[in-house]
Amino acid sequence: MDDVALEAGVSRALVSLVLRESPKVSDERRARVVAAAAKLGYRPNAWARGLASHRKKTIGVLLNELHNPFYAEIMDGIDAGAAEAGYRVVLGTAGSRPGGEQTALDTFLELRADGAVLVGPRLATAEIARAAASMPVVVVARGVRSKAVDSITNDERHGARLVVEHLVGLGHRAITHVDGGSGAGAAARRAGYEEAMRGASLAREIRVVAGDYTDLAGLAAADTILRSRRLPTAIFAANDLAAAAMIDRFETAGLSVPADISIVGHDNTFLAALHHISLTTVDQPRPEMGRRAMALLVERMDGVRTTSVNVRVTPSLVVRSTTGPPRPAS
Amino acid sequence: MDDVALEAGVSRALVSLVLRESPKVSDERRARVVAAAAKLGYRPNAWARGLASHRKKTIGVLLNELHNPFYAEIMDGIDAGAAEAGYRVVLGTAGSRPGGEQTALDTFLELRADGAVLVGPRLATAEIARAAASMPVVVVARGVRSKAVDSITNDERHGARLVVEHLVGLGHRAITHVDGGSGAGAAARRAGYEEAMRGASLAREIRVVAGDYTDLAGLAAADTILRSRRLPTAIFAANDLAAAAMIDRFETAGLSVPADISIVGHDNTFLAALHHISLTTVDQPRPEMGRRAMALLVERMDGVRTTSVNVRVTPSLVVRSTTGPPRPAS
DNA sequence: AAGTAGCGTTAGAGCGCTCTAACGAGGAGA
DNA sequence: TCTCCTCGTTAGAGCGCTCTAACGCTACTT
Repeated sequence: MDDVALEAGVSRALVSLVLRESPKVSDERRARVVAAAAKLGYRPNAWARGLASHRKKTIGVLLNELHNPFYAEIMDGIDAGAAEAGYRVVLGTAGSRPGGEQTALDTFLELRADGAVLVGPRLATAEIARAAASMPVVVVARGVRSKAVDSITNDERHGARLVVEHLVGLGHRAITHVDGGSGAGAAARRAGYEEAMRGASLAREIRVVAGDYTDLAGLAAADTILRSRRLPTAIFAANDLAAAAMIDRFETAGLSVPADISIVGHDNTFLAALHHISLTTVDQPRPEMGRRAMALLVERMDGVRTTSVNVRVTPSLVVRSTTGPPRPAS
Repeated sequence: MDDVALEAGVSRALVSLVLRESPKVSDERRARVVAAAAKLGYRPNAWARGLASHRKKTIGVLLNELHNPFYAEIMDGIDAGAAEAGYRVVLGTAGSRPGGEQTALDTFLELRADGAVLVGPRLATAEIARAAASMPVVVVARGVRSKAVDSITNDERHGARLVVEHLVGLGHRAITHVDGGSGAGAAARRAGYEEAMRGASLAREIRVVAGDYTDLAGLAAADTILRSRRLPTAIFAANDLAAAAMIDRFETAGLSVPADISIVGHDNTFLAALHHISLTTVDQPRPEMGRRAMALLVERMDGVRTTSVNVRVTPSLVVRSTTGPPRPAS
């Protein structure tokens, strides 16, 4: 920086002002400084700047797992939001290391990050609250009861209701839910299903088959359903993977989808969009969740808001080819 | 830090030594300092440390796109390697921003990152080489002709050879390749196929149908093949997605896989592993690619090596249920 | 003419660490 | 006993910036 100042024939402080795009520098000097910096190939040192200014322009993002597309897409949104707001992203993941999440959080604290986004953290709420004492924290895809922390969650009940209403609208009554066991959001999804069924005066048709978020669970559930006394006319599966497996099993058993049985998935993964699956499914706006998380964080970092906010993102139904009216009773 | 020194009754320099885990501190004083730091909830300031020590313990990772599971899994490996070696990861992506990759690279340079990993960069080689003048750089999933840069690529030819040899071993001769057009690695994959066919004395059976990495391309290619004079007994598709689409189309046309036609995919994505697809496919060791990238970077950062290395990772064949012996000529 | 305001510019004191060189206290060797 | 080492400890000068307060200058007022 001294070199640039020398080259431009001004003081170091003036160079600093130019680099910070201060308005109170004359155009002539600004040009001289810019030219000198370019000539010398000067690049400001982010560490010195961070130390001196306390403005780090850095946020930490803790990701549960990266290879899970669900989280990766949320990350995508966070990343876009961060780039837009001019923040660097320091990534932390737990991997399979024990205490990995805590380590990542500690890193953020040592970095004096301007804020942190925790995506699907498994950390104890107390730990999160402790971190939130040092910097703004937004939690995504998990509700956190703490007034120091903002959160973004998906409205699982609403999604389930959309599914049931769609199927009821097509004329279905015997709608079975294959649930996601103890997976994230599964309980709320199941509750939403039951609530919606009651809302449609179909309380007596409520049927839940145990499952989880795998294709094997889907196969097992399909078998269970095939063996049952009376076949449902529609199924709301825990997720797309299970739904795809079920379609496969039903078609093997000689049933036609959706003529004999309608199937709805959940998550609108790339699988659902595949041409030869073309699954009706519930979409969670993942990139948007990431973007909104960043937006909340920016509000906090700018000090615009100090009260906690819990955003509930609204999922939507994507109707494709696996749902249709039930076969008229013969 | 001064507070900790005061609390422990030692000098600030000694506190610094303890925090850096220097061996030349007596156990008694070390304990005192540790206790004092814990009592005061002291956390070292990474920015000050980075500025003073020039050891940043930070690497930049530029990711082409995060929502592509292929890159996400590589990232997974990088992240694991970085955590192990004690480096923080600053993530940069281009998003859809023009010049986004360059911006990310500039950020790494301003951060004086200890090194950078570029995953599938679209940047010009010259730009990469320029960055490599300031810090060690490893490029993943793209070959780079520069002796200042290390790279990790997949041995596409080897993968193609494995496929052809597997099929030939089953008794196939008429093996068609549906290629990936101008996609990453497609040219090498196609060349590998042709080479392997010639190696098996099947030069006259070489047939390449144009495609790309989408399911629609798979459908189109399947149609092209179905209309052809003589049906191949086996197909090597550009990737799993195209392969899955082709299976669907062939079965719709009344063909049975693998009895009538064997199909091999590429990438061993989660799709291939799906129970009802169970696709024979070529696996690229993605997390390993990430890990090795980190390993190469660490070597450079430690100054252990100054000559450039180009690692070619070896793919493997995952045999599942879509390949079998051809139907005996009737 | 002197005073005042406003502007661009600058000196210099930090920011919170690291690290070199110097220091003092014991113990070994002469 | 004195010197020389070794070892744990410390003083203090940076690291490369930011930022406050002060500065000199021109322009305007009275």
